[in-house]
Amino acid sequence: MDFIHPATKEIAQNLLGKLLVHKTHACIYSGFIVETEAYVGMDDMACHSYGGKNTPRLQSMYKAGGTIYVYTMHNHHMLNIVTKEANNPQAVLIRAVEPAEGIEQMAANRQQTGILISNGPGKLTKAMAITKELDGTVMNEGALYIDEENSKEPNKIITAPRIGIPNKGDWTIAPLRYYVKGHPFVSGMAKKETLPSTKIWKNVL
DNA sequence: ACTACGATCGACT
DNA sequence: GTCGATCGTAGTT
Repeated sequence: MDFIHPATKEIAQNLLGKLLVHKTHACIYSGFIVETEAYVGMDDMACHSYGGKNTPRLQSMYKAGGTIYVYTMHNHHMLNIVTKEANNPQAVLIRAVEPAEGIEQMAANRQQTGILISNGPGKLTKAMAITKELDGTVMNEGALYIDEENSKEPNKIITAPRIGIPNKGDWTIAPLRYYVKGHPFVSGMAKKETLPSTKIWKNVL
């Protein structure tokens, strides 16, 4: 995948359906990305790098596209993939995945089953054992990578405002959240809105 | 050293 | 739907 040349919001949509893999000494974890958000840099009031802000925590945001940015809040880890060239601090937040490999270990990591394993940004990092150790490393060059060979393609992508961005004017309502229509692992998805897998992915029987 | 504030989650009404 | 827990980060003294 190209994490540098397309617009960040295009990269966020391209990531939907991709198989995210985390290889650890104990276990291989993988899951299909079903929900993302774009954070589009210095002009974006919701972005950590708004106004060119730079702190030790934010170092990874200023590196080249493909760098992994992990930060913590409320004792949860958040996984982002940096986009664009160095010193153009934009990123895509991975908000939910559908578990593929290592499901039993993910359930154990989370002490939960079913959609509760990974239907939120803090949940999927705990399920897949993603920590700040990965911060600053590069996608596809280390333990975390995208397996394009085994990825899927969404039938329809829904666009919506980002979650948890109050009082940021136009940036609160900016349509920069993307998810796979009808997928049960999307955060906050109502059960009655979910669809069978044949209608969620292309070329899935 | 002290204070304010979350890109959340889970429990509860 | 609302609400509280709880702590790392950063800005200020």
